[in-house]
Amino acid sequence: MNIGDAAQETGLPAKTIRYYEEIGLVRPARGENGYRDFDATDVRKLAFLGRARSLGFSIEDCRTLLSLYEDRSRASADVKRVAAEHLERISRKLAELEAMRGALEHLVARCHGDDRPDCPIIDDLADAAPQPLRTGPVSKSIRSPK
Amino acid sequence: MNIGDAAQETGLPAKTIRYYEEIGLVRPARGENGYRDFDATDVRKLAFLGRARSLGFSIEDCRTLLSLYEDRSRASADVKRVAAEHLERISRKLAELEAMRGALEHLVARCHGDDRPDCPIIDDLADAAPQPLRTGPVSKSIRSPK
DNA sequence: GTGGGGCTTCCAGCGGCGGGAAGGTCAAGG
DNA sequence: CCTTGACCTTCCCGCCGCTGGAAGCCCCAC
Repeated sequence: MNIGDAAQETGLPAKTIRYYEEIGLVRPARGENGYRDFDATDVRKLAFLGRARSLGFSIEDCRTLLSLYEDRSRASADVKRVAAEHLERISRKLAELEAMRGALEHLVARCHGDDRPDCPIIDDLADAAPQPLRTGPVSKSIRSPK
Repeated sequence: MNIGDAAQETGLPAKTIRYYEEIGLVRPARGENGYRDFDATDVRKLAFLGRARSLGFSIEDCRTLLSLYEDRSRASADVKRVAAEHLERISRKLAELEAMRGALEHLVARCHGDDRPDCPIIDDLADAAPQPLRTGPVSKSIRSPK
């Protein structure tokens, strides 16, 4: 199975699949012509990766999860720990974004949005005494759909 | 005022300030020794940028907001539009993360997390019939604190 | 004069790919 | 048999918003 077919089957772009090979997440065979040759196991792994990524797991988490997936003697506790830590990160990110949303909603609501220059949003940014929040640099992404 | 003092005043790392100059967000004067020399206006702009960034605005949004900040004849509607669009992005990101959190919570709750290999999390990733969600690649960050 | 802090520039790297160039391969059609 | 065009290969650059580190000035206190 060529990369195009594997891409079709898994929904992953061919570029992504090549990248996953490059970083050692999959090791498809190679035909005599140099083309990658994906078997059913490769495709299962790719689909697994796609789903893990869609849940926001990092590539490194995916690597771990994939090795647990392939380890028939794994402890479910190991899997759970990875997932729980990820859940924790998501929750923190959510709290952060909710704080931003709250602040922005407040500002947007108070701005009349007409052709006059007077603007509470700019005022707040220019001198942020009112709104606290600002608790440091913003955290890393989780990623999202195109 | 040297960059270190400007950093202290604004809470931004010196590296970040240099970067902001590089991309044209601020234009501090230079002393004879080649050192950057920040005046009160520069510092105000940097603080403005820091607050805008902490609300998750992109650098390009910040550039726009900064120009509106400096434009005394701006229309508050222009500011509001930028903020409202950003709010919309945040809300979409929130919805995405909430979906992830929901799915992860469900999975984590169902995994007993002991030393047996049986694991609903792995099962789900291996064959995701149960949970829908998966609506495409994950979106770009907003950023968050260190 | 010497030590230690600041400051400067430049380059590399993060994550997770995507775009595009330059070239090899394959199957179908003329 | 030759061409076309779809596929495949590798390679390198770019994205965002910094951050770290190296190499080399500059300035002040002792």
